[in-house]
Amino acid sequence: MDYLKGLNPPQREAVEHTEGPLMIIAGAGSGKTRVLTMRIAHLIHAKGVDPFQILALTFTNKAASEMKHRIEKLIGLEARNTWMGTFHSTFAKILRVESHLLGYPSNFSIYDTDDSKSLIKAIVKEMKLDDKVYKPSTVLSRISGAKNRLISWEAYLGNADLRNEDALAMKPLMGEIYKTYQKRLFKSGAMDFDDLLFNTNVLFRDHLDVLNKYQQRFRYVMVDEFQDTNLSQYLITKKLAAVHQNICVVGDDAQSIYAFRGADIQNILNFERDYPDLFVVKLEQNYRSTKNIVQAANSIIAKNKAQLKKEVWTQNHHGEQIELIKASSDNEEGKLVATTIFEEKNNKKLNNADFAVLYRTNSQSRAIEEALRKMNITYKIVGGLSFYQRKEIKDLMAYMRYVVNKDDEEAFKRIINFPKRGIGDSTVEKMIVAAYEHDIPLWEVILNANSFLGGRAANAVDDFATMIKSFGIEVERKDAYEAANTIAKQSGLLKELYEDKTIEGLNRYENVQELLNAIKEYVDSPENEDKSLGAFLQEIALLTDNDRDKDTSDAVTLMTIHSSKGLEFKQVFVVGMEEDLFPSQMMMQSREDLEEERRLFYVATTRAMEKLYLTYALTRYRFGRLLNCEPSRFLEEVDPATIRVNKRMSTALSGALRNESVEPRSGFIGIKGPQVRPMTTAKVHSPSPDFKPSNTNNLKEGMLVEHPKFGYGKVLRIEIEGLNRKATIQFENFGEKTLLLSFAKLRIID
DNA sequence: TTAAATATTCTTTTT
DNA sequence: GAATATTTAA
Repeated sequence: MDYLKGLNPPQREAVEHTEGPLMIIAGAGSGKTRVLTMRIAHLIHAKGVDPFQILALTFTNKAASEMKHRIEKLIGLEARNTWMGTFHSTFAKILRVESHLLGYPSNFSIYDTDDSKSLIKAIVKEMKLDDKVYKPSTVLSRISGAKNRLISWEAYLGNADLRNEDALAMKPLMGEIYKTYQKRLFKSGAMDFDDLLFNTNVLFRDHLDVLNKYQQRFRYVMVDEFQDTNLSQYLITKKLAAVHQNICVVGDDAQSIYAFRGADIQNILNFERDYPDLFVVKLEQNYRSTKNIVQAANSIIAKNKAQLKKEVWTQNHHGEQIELIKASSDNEEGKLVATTIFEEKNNKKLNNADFAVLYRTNSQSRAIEEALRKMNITYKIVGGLSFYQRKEIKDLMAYMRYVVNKDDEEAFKRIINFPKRGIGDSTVEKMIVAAYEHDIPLWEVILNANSFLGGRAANAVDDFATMIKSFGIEVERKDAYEAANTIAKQSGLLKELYEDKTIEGLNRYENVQELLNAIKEYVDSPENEDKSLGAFLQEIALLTDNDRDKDTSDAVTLMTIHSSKGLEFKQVFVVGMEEDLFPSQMMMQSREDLEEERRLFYVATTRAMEKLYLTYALTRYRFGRLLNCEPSRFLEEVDPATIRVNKRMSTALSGALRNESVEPRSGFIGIKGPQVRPMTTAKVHSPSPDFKPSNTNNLKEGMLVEHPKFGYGKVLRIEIEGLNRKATIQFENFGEKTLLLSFAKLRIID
């Protein structure tokens, strides 16, 4: 095969080893995607495997479609029949076909994180629990963690260890919430993201004939980004490959950055145990980056204890050194990034698209955006507040979802009184209570509003029911686009938005139009056979913002490090290299957490091909407050031979900024709507030198203390919450604050 | 019931 | 700073 010629020996080995279990350990920039696509092409072309029998699982839709295109380029349209997709979309498709076996309707809704949180919030409220203790996000991540380890609510309630953990965390009813949550999902005919995988496992466990069907169908199974699989995903692939044993996984333990989502590096180690005749290939030559960048990345990851042996090297030139840029504030950081991009573009004749700015948290994009806009540099933001999370989009989608699945409680709550039709919270509550008391679906209550509600409310609900019924007929008779159009118009949604002539209102209107366009595109595409609204909804539920077509015009890319995985740019800025921001303070509970942050840093640095910049700011606005920052410990961990300190903050600028940070800020900031919010009037305290993290036991009530930012204060009380010790302190200038003692830096005065 | 005013909370990453 | 929650007025 001539297409094998460009491969180095280990790459070639990986492509040609088609039978039996194979693990490819692929270092950053080692041509992983190339090997994977070649391997699939090789299977089809050289081995005569039917594309229909190949399953390739990825973590993002983007990665899947990218691979599909590359294979099509290699071997033509034949490749269309390979099944490529994310874990979630692939098994959602299978579940649509088989869901009746689990008692779910085939048009089940898929709840996104917002829906799940909203449901949990409702449950916590109904159980009359404190929503400060049982925060929806905390509860959801606990439930999600259980599901990812295949622990059902029954098993959860019966598990002494888990219950003990909950009791220690002062959240003893976690299991009860899990149970109710699951029952409510079932009643709503809905699955959350984790259920898609969990229920696939249940399906394969309880229906061996179904499992066998898919085992026969998928003779070759491939998993990309294997280091990011959780137990639930691992077991699915293991079951699928059990008959033919043709399983190929590709991963890099150094790039595992999704532990918070249940990803388990252990899967890589287990893999060797599960398949004794496993063939392992290591791809260690980096084709992407300069020697300096590879050396720097290696020096960081070497600090980690938990890792597989691997030596990434490159034949590329040394290239330029890494540039360390120090700024006095996040705004100046933005300016320095923008001016550097401007200069480099001119000096080296580069395009905007050759640059990427990577950050740890989405909120850091603001300052960078402002600076780029001022310098007239086109940029695009990947991720962040997703298109599909916008209120107007969720509203229209909720209408569509509800028409397709009338049990969907979350969709119902969204649309019942939007646009306003005189059905208030109390009416909604009455209906939900009625549904529970009589143990009937909510839709029954709506159809018989007269028997449950007073005249005025009943009439409004009747109108609502008539509208939904007419939409139902529409959906049955017409394709997704026509149905969606009717729904948008007749629900009053479009009218509501059209009448809003503010800039945001226009934007919202355009967004809805964009969604309608997307539906039109879906209907017009010959690839989609089923053109019903239901089919479109299942397609879209698992899309993320990163999958949407962005205008391909030349733009600088701004994104989080997490969403940068798999991409490469000539020049990369990693911004916000400050202690507590990166590594993230929230994340750092243990050594393992620090190691994951380090892997994140490794991922960030290895995106760069020619030049890498690390930038940090000494002060940064967070939560509307100006905070002092220290440089990240990671800056010290990078091999100093690869770094050069070049840019300095200009004296004029730093002077101005110093003023900004020292001057007492008072008065008013931007007027937004009617709410005029006064800025903090407190003086910025100039701290004394020696502050220590005060996780000491010698802090007592009544003591006087000094805090580097809040100044002097008196300890009012100390409380112990779970494993945390907190102190409430009355500060002279800032009022009462409650600080977590393990983090707060205090100096005890007496 | 609804809209506006005011208060509070949340700031980690994603399918 | 922005999103959400709660209170108040109409």
